[in-house]
Amino acid sequence: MHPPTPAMKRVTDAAGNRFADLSYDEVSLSDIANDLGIRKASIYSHVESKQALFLTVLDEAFQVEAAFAQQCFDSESASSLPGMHYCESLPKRYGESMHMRFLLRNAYLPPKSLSTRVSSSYEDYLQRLLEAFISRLRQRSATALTEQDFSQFGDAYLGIIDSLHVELIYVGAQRFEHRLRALQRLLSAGLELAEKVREEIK
Amino acid sequence: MHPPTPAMKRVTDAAGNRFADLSYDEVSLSDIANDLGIRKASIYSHVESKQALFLTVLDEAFQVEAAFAQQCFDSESASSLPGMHYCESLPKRYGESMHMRFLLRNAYLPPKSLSTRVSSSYEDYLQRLLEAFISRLRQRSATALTEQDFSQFGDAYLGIIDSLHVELIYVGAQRFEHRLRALQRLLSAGLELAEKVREEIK
Amino acid sequence: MHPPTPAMKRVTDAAGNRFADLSYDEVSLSDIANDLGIRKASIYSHVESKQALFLTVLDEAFQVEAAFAQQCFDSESASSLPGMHYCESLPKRYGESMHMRFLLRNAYLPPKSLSTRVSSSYEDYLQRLLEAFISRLRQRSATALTEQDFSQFGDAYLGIIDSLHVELIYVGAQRFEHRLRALQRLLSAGLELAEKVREEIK
Amino acid sequence: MHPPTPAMKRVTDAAGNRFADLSYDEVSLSDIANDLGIRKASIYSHVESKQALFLTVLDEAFQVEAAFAQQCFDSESASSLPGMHYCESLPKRYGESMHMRFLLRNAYLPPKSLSTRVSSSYEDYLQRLLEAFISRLRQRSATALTEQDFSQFGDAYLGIIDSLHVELIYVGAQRFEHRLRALQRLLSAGLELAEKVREEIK
DNA sequence: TATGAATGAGTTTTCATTCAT
DNA sequence: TATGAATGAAAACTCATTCAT
Repeated sequence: MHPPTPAMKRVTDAAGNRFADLSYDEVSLSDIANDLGIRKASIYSHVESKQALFLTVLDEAFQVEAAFAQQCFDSESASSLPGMHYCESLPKRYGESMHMRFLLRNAYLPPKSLSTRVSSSYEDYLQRLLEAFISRLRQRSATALTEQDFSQFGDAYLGIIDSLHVELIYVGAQRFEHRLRALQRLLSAGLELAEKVREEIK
Repeated sequence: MHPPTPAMKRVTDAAGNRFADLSYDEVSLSDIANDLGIRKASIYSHVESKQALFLTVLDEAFQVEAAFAQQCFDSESASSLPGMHYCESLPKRYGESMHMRFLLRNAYLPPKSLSTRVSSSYEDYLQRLLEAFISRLRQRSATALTEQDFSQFGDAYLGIIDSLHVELIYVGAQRFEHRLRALQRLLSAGLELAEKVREEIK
Repeated sequence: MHPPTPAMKRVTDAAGNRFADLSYDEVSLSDIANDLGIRKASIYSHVESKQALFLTVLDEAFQVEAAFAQQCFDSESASSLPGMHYCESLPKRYGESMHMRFLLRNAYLPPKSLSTRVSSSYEDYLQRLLEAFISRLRQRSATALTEQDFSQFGDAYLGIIDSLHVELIYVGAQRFEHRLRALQRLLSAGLELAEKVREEIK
Repeated sequence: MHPPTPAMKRVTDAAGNRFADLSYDEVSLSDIANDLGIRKASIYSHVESKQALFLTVLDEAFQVEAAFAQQCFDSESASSLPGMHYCESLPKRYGESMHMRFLLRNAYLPPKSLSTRVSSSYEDYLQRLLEAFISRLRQRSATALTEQDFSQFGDAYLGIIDSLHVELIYVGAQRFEHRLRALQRLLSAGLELAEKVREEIK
C-alpha cells in the first residue's frame, strides 16, 4: 500500500537474502536480526510475525520479478526465438537479484504452512510468462500455426523455463548454458517443423 | 552393508514417508515415532541420529530408484523415442514409490547441512539417466549424429527430465501429461531435423 | 491532586475498562493504546508506568464508588431494611459503572505486586459501608439492640455484601435477585428476633 | 483415567501450589520447574502445555474438594444447623489443602482463556453443596417448610458459602470467625421464624 | 504531546539427544 | 530393544520501558 519506510525496507531485504539461500525453517529471526545489527525483538517493531515477513518478501519478489520478466519480453528483438531473451537473462539475473533467488528457491518446495500462498504467486508468475511467450509466438507465426500448436508450444516453453529455473538453484549447477542451447535447439526445431507442415498443407 | 533388520526397515520406511512430504526441518523424530507407535527415544536404538536416518533413506532411495530407471530403459522398445519410457512411467511411479517422492523432493533443495551428500547422489542418478539415454540414442542414430549431437541431446534430455520431475513435485500440478507431450514433440523434431541434416551432408 | 487533563482522563478510562474485564497481567499497554487509537509509547506521556496507571484507576474507582455507596445510604427510606438500597442498586450499577466493575474484579484477588495497596482501598470501602449500615441500624433499633448486636449485624451485612459482589463477578451469574431476596429474608428475620428478645428482657 | 505416575504427581503438586497462590499469568513454568529442581523443558515430559497442566490441577482439585465437602455433610450431627459443619471446617481446610486454595482462588476470577472450563467445575461444586444442604434441611424440617422455602434457604446457603469462601481468600482476612457466627445467627433466625410461621398456619 | 525504533528480560514451546533402567 | 525422564539449545513471540526526535 503505502511506500515502506526505509527501516522496514532494511528488514525485508535482510530477510529476503536469508530466505533466498535457506529454507523457511532454516532461517531464524535471530539470524536476520544479526545481519541487521539489531536485536531479535526489534524485528517485531516492523513486522507482525515470521510468516508475515516471509509473505511480504514474497509479494515484493513476485512484483519485482514479474516486472523484470515483462521487460525481457518487451525488449526482445522481433527476429529472435520467442521467449529466449528471458531465458538468456536468467543467470545474470539470478546472480544479481535476491528477489529472483527468493522466488525460485521457494517456488517449487514452499514451506508446508505457506504453500498455497506461495504456489498461487508462482502460478501467477508462470501464467504471465506463458502469455508473453504465446503473444510473441503469434507475432512470428500468426498464420503458420494452429491454436493447438500455440497451446502446446506454450506448455513446452513453461517446461523449458522450469528446467532452467531448476538448473539455477542446483547446488553446483554449471550446466546452464549447455542446457539452454540444447533446449533452444529443440524449440527451434519444433517450430520450424510445425511451420513447414502447415505450409505444406496449404 | 548387512541386510537391515525388519525393525530397522520399519523405521526407515516411516522416516522416508515423512521426508517425502516435508522438508528435513519440518519433520520431527516425534512424528516418525508416532507413526511407528513407539517412543521418540526408541528411534535411537536403530539409528545414530536424525542425519544418519535421513542419509540411510537417501541411499535406499537412490539405489531403488536407479534400479527402477535402469529397468525403464532396459524394457524400452527399440522403435520408440529414446528415454520416453522412463518419462511416461514417472507419474505412476511418483504416486506409488515413496522413494521416488523422497528423491525428487530432496534433490533440488536439500537441507543445507546435507546438501553435498544429497547432490552427489542426485548427480549420480542423473548421470545414469544420461548414459542410458545416450546409449539408446546411439542405437537409433548411430551414424546419423555427431558426438556433439549426442552430447547436446543428452543435455536436452536431462533438461526435460528435470522439467518433468519438477512438475511432479508442484503442489497442484496437473499439467504433467501436457508438458510431456509438448516436450516429446520438441525432442522428436530436434532429432528428426538433426538426422536429416546429417543425411543431406552425406 | 490537580484535576486531570482530558487526555489523561481518556487514558485512565481506557485502562479502567480493560482492567475491569481482565486481570492485571491479562491487560497489555498495547491493548489500551489500541483502544485509544494511539501508540503504546504515547501512554508514557501521561503516566509513569503500568502500575501507576492501575493505581490511578484504583483511586478513581474507589472515590467514585464510595460516593455512590454513600448516596445509596443517604437516599434510603427510613422504613426500609437497613443497607438494602445499596444492595438493590448493585446490578444496575455494575452494568453501568466501569469503576464498580474495576473495583470488584480487583478487590478479591489483586495482582500480587499491588495487593497491599488494593486491599487497603477495598478495606476502606467496606469500612464505610459498615459504618453507614450500623448508623442506619441505630436509627431503626436504637434501644432494641446491644452494642454486641450492632457489631454482629455489621459483620453479617459485610458478609452479605461480599456474597452479592461475588455473585456479580461470576461469569454467567443469573442468581443475583434470588440470592438477594434470600439473604434479605435472613437479615430481616435476624433483626426481628433480636429485637423481640430485647423487648422480652425488658 | 489411569493412576498418575509419581513423577506426574510431583509436577501437578508443584503447579497446584503455585496456582493456589498466584494467578495463572503470574505463574511461570520456570517457577514450577525451579520448585521441582528440574529444568523448564522437563515439564513437557509430563504435561502437554501450561493450560493442560492447569486443567489437570483443576480436575484434581475439584474431585478432592468435592469429596471433602461430601464428607463434611456426611459426618454432620443431625441436631446441628444444616451445612454448618462444612462452614466451620473451612479455615482449617483452607490452610491445609492446596486444592482448596487452588479452587477458591480460581473460582471467582479464572483466567479469561479458561473461564468456561473453570466455571463449569465450580458451578458443579456449588451444586453439590446446595443439594447436600437441602437434603439436610429436609431431614430437619420435613413438614415445617414449603418447597419454596427449601429453594430460598438453598440460595441463602450458597450466598453464605460464597461469602465465607471470599473471606478466606482475602489478603489479610481475620474476620472469618466473626462473619461465620454472624451469618449463622441469621440463618438460624431465618429457619426458626419460617418454621414457626408454618406451625401457626396449621 | 506523540511516536518510531529499539531492547532486555521474560514467556511458552519444540526438538534432537542422552542415559539409566 | 525399548522407554521414561531429563536437558541444553534454540525457536517465535510479548511486553513494559526508554529515548531521540
